[in-house]
Amino acid sequence: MTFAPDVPALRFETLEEAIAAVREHGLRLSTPRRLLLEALFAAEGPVAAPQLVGRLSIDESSVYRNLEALEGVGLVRHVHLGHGPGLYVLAGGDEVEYLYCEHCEKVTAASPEQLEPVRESIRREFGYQTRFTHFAIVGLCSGCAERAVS
Amino acid sequence: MTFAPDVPALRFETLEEAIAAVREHGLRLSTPRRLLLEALFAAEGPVAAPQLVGRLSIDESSVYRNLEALEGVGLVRHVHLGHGPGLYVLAGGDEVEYLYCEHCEKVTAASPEQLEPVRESIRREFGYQTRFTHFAIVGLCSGCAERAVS
DNA sequence: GTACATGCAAACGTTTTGCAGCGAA
DNA sequence: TTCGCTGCAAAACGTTTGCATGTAC
Repeated sequence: MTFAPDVPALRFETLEEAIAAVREHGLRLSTPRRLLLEALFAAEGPVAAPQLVGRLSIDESSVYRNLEALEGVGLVRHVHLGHGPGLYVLAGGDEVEYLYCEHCEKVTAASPEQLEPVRESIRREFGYQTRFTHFAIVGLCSGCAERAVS
Repeated sequence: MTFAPDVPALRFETLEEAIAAVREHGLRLSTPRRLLLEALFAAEGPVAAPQLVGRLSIDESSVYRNLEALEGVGLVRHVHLGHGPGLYVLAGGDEVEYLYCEHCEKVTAASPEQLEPVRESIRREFGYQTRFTHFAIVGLCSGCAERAVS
């Protein structure tokens, strides 16, 4: 779960396509691996590994090793929102960047295009090249920001 | 080291002023507490708690409890750069926001004014109110970004 | 049959907690 | 004298590793 050297994105929509991709990359489709993929498809957003361990009678070591393996072939990505464990999510669709409200814990998904002005502003002022796919932008969402003023 | 409910900033420059502030806030100046403050003054940037433990014959529990206490009165702040433990830093000067290069691990300190365009761009597009004092902007610094292209 | 993947167990690094006793005020 | 702070010990938490066994291919 350390530095992810940016594996090329994979395209898939269904569990079947994901399973095919597993095989195409020379990985085996074990029962735990299939169950993990199913759980990731069932999840409606990024999930922490301990949660997956909790809902899936699979040993934790296998969960972590599988997440790593699937990330290694581009089927899975992981994000860091504020504090807490890394969160894992299927990688089949368009690239997603994240904003996270550290008060209400809302997760906002954004497209790279939406974030382009932000990226450009950072690049211009600091020369940094950013992508908020791996580390989210952390702050207060509009609702919480308003409430914080009062 | 969880959510820091934003203690008002304190102003100080010297160890003596910091010690005075400790007393003014009803905290006692124990030897470990003084040693910890000295170590923070000696550090040239944000330091991880385990490092402080390593260089200061103080029990780790006291280090963490002291960092929490000092943060509680506004003498210390902590930042999360990419992965890894939280980093602690004295809070006496102007507010500092951080950018972090996840490749060469360079830490770039920025002023709130420098980051205002970024903040504004995020606010306009997403309504999020951001401050990169607690969670850094993570990306590639200009040098590493150039090298990454080639 | 041969890797690769598994579960179990133990360890890791960071941080938190409980508790009896010390020491700053 | 008091109550805040200490060290020690143990545990929590997320994560990683070693190893013998099992199983997908």
